[in-house]
Amino acid sequence: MSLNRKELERETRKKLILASALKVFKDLGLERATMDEIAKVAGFGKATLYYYYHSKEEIFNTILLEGWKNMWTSLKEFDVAGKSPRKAFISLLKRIAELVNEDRPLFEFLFFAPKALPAEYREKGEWRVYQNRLYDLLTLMIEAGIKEGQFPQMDTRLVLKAMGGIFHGLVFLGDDRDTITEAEIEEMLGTLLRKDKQAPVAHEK
Amino acid sequence: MSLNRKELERETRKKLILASALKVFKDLGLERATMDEIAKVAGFGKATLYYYYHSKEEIFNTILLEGWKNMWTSLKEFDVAGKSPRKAFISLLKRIAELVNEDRPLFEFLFFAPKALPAEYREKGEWRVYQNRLYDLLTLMIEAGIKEGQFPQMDTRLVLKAMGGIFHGLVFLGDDRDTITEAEIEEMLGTLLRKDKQAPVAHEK
DNA sequence: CAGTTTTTCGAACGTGCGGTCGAAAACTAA
DNA sequence: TTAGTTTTCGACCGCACGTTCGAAAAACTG
Repeated sequence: MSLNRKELERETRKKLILASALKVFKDLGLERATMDEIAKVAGFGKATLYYYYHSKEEIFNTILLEGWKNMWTSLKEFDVAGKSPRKAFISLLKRIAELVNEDRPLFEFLFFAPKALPAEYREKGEWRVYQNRLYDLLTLMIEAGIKEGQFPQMDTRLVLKAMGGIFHGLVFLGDDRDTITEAEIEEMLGTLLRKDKQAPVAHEK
Repeated sequence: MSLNRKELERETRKKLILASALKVFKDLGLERATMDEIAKVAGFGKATLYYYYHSKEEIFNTILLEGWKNMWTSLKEFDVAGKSPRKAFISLLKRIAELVNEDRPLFEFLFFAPKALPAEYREKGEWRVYQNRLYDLLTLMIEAGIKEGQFPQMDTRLVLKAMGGIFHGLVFLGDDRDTITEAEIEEMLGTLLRKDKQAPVAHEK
């Protein structure tokens, strides 16, 4: 798909609008973000936005879709070949953390915005496809890891929830917006996921 | 503070309004919740709501404040005397999970609604006082636990973030709204928090 | 340059919603 | 019953904000 100059410029402007919208969403919250404000940040008149997107909702959806799609794309190509499930899992999470640290506002939006949506709406978004693929991938890794005794021996679903939670907590929680280093993530996951040398409980008295 | 019948009825009506508002917030999301809808659910005319609360915001704040205050009250009286930091910590989290399971919509609101707020606003709420007390309490427990070698030896802040995350993940994450049992929480925390040199806590029956 | 297409935006429209007002209805006390 | 008080709400107001329109400006083309 090759684009001539004009199409390229149009794409650039569309991207600019998305970036501005993201900034406004982030600063004001979804609720208070207005098209006027987005336009102002982008340096356009409000009406011009509608030359590029049908509606505010389309802008919102596009950010989510592109975001999740890109995340998925960049992760699925991530090389885990030859790694143990455990190593693969940890390095994948580290990779995600890297991505997050590269564009924190975007990823906060990707992770949190959906929760602010009405439930019925949350189901429909195209972006869900990519989110689900990511979750499925993680689930597979965890299942493999449990089977090989590299993760705590418990219900996959529980492990996934907990891992998701830990990750979420590490990367996003806290008022301080200090970024967590890769080393810290490594340490945390490494410690918490320490593999069972034997079946838990069994040998101890 | 004794109330006569009228004052009591007034209190009851105020509570009814809060409960209705919570329901609407939950169903429609903060954004789409309207005073008209809240009034309808409560069985009042919209104007009547303003006889009990100054504004929509006051209703919102009251729910958060009462919620966090009650949570704190019910937790601070929770008996941890004589327990090791580790046991105290785990039983406190279990207690919180119990509370959550008793009134899921309320606690989802307490935990998630603040994130949907504009940052500058988030700082101001009175409810923050109680949230902070809870976090401080947890931090103290974790610090003590680390010192006594009952938790992984790492930065307190990291452990708190991770624990918060795990808890968050366990209790809230996932589309399925199935409640997590106490036993599962016990298992998860017990396994992940396993002390360095020793076996996981024995599961009580 | 004129003629055509693409891009921009000021101004206006419609409406949804928070909040108000005044008066009716319901309740109380005598 | 009446006079006073509390509670309720229909109707209205103002405005913020998403969206549209028409036409001006800018960018191309030959």
